[in-house]
Amino acid sequence: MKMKVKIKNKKEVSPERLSKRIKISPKNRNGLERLLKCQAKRGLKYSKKRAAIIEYFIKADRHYTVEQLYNEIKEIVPNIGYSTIYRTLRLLVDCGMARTHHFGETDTRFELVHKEQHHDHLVCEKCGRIIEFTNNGIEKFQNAVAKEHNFLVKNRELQIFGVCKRCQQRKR
Amino acid sequence: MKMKVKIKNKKEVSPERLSKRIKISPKNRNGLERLLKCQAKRGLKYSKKRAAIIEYFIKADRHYTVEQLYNEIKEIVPNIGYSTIYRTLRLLVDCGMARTHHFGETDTRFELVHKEQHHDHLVCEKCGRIIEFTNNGIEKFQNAVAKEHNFLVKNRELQIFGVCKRCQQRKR
DNA sequence: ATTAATAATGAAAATGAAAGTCAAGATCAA
DNA sequence: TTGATCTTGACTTTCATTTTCATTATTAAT
Repeated sequence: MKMKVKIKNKKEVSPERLSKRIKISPKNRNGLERLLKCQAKRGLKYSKKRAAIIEYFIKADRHYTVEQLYNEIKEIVPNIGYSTIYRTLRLLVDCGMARTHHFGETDTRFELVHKEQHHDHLVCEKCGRIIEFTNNGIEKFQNAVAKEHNFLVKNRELQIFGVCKRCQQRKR
Repeated sequence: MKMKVKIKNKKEVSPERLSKRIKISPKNRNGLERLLKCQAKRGLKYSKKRAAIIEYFIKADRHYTVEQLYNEIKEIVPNIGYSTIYRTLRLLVDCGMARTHHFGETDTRFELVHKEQHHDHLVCEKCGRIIEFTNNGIEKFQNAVAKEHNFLVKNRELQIFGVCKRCQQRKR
């Protein structure tokens, strides 16, 4: 008779092995570690397609919609399904390797998490370009407001909408 | 034979008449004016249900999802349809009497526009409360960032997520 | 290398919010 | 009161996202 083995005692997948398979630049190493831990904890297996998506997403380092990423990935990995993109991005978000935004659009945008500091976004309403910026001034401001309201800050999201330099130049 | 009358030459609906029907506090008078102009421009007619929704929305002055507003309105106006809520809120947004937000949720939230100054939001992740605040400091900051990037600012949206005073007090 | 267990995949169906359609009812100027 | 036209609720449609499921791939243990 067989014992039912519960999902609890999963063995950790060797990080060395997987990091050999997913080619990642050093600066994303810690992100990858998190991913591997996350995979191990859930008993996920390695998969070529997932690895390809993750590699691509990390290298491109842009603010992708699922559709955009799908269109670019399918050139590299034929037969890739829409759901796999969705699933992989969700995995990255759950592992803390990605983050979502809604820049006034209907589609969700996914952004790689690899910077130490918090950053915010300038969103061009003409061309859709997204420019990241950091500014320490806002921290002070934010803390002042929070204090005033006895509010415990966990996170913030600031978008500045407008017209980027390039779109201003090429008038109309 | 009949001439096709184009939507162009609509007569303006008398504001006095309509403002008698939609009961509004003085501070929302200018919002209402805008709505009436908007109605007139589009040749919209008066309707009890729309008026009821608008009155309710203005009086409550909260950040409603369509679902919330629907649930509350249907107690007052039986038989009200979901679509009517959607349509009315869209009308308010088009007229500039309301504004939408996405506070990290899937549902859109609608907020009454009646304050002169731009304001931002503290969003409590425990109870969902939304606290408005204004702070002039951020303007300077915003303008500095924009200048740095030669970015023409049209609008901004800042949310600070965390735990509100009340939720901090009633621990766990 | 083979196998047995189980995760990953793509296609298709399901879901959920938001928008559109339409026949019946309401409003308005004349 | 009337005729033109707007509004409504119920229904359908759309679109992004999630789930389902039968098939394929990966893994650890043989």
